[in-house]
Amino acid sequence: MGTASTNSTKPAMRDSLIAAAFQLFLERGYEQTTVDDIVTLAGVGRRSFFRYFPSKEDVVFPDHEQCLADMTRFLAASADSDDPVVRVCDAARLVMRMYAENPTFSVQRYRLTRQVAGLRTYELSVVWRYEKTLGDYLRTRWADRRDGTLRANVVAAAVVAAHNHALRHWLRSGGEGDPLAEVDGALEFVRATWATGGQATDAPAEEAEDVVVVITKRSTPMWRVVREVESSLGEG
Amino acid sequence: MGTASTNSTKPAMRDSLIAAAFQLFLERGYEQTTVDDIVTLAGVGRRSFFRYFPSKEDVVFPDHEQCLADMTRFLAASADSDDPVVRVCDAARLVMRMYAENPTFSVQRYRLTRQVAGLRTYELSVVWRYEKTLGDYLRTRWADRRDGTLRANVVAAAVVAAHNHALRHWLRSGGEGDPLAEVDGALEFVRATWATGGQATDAPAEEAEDVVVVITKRSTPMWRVVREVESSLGEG
DNA sequence: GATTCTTCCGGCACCGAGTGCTGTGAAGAC
DNA sequence: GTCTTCACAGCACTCGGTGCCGGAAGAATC
Repeated sequence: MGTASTNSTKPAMRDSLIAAAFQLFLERGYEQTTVDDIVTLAGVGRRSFFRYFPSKEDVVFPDHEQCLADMTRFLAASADSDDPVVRVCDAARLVMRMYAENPTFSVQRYRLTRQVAGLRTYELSVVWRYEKTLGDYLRTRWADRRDGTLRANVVAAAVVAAHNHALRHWLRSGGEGDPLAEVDGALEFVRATWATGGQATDAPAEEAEDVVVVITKRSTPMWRVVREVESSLGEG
Repeated sequence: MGTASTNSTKPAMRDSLIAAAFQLFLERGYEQTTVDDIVTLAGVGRRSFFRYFPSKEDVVFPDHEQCLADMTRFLAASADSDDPVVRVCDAARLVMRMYAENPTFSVQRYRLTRQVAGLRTYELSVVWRYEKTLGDYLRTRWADRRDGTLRANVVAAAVVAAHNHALRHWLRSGGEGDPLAEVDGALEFVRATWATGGQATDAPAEEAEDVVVVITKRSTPMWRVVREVESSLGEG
């Protein structure tokens, strides 16, 4: 008989630590809460905390590791026929979906990370891993391009920026509205400029044969060369 | 009488700490070096270290604070006639210029940050401050646009990504070649997709006499021309 | 020239995050 | 029934970082 606690504490050790941590974080602040406070409230030993969370910051982002694995699997399951840009946009939607699953939790965590500099830094490292995952995927997809790496890095950064733009706007609103719709709107901005369904990505494959010759010095700044080429194209 | 140390230690306290720190970091690793080791080698008290550097990581990036202030001032001195995209690209060049001032130091630090996860995270927070500075500037410049904020965030992220792409490529090469030219080539990718057609502000006025001939078709996208010119410069 | 006041430095003592190790008890395998 | 395994608690320790205090210059005041 007894309480059901003995039945649920076996798998719920990690969850009870998260619950205790957030309860204390919200009522007295992150930096004012020690790990000892958390384990005391959760009723477990101090050593157990670091068994489940490698650092104090990790307890604030308990689900990102899983989400990152999901994104990696999602991209690995891509087909060659997929537009890479569309694919990474869909991958970014996975992250937004994770945030949207627990709106109140996401909003609470957002308010926390906005106040604590250490948590912002940690979140940055998490976001960087997402961006790196997207970049690695784009890099392999664009391995044949001359500027494949540059393009991959820029597009990955743009996708992450657009996603974060929509995410933060939704979080600031307190979790109102449809976050998936918001992120789609923001990602459309990226898609429109780079997806092959758009226009600007690859050579239009025209057969204009005219050749432009530009002579310049090594010392000339790149933008000046570009202006030279542009003006040559314009007057032709 | 006495050594000249008493004469130089007065203003060189901070520099001697940096020198001692890097000497130990390079010969035995960052995590294997304690702050006590650094201050012992520098011959100063432990408390003095944290007077000049708020954390152990800060000694690895001693010049970024100044560079961020320079960027802020540079953007604040913008004119309304400047193309915002061109302006932030030029602002990014400031950062590359700082790295280029001490190539060996930059390369050593790069090898360090690649190995130590904690330093990578710290660097991320530094980069984030640059990106935020660029984003804030673009946001005010595009306050009248409908999607001004989204556009500002995406462009700022793209500029930072392009800059880091060129920077890391230069650092991986061990500091060979012209980093300013590399970053110009990478930033041209960003400029070509978003700039409204303004022109760059200042000419770097470097000195090299060789002539480069670029032959291209009208149909070739501008970024591809730039890439071609850049690779030609690189292999020269 | 002796004085105060300021400033910079060193040396504690202390807190908290994170790690390695050991003992222990409960669950499962034979 | 014993033996193994695994998860947990507790302890001791390292190291980054801070607050506090005392002392040694150095400049300003009389």
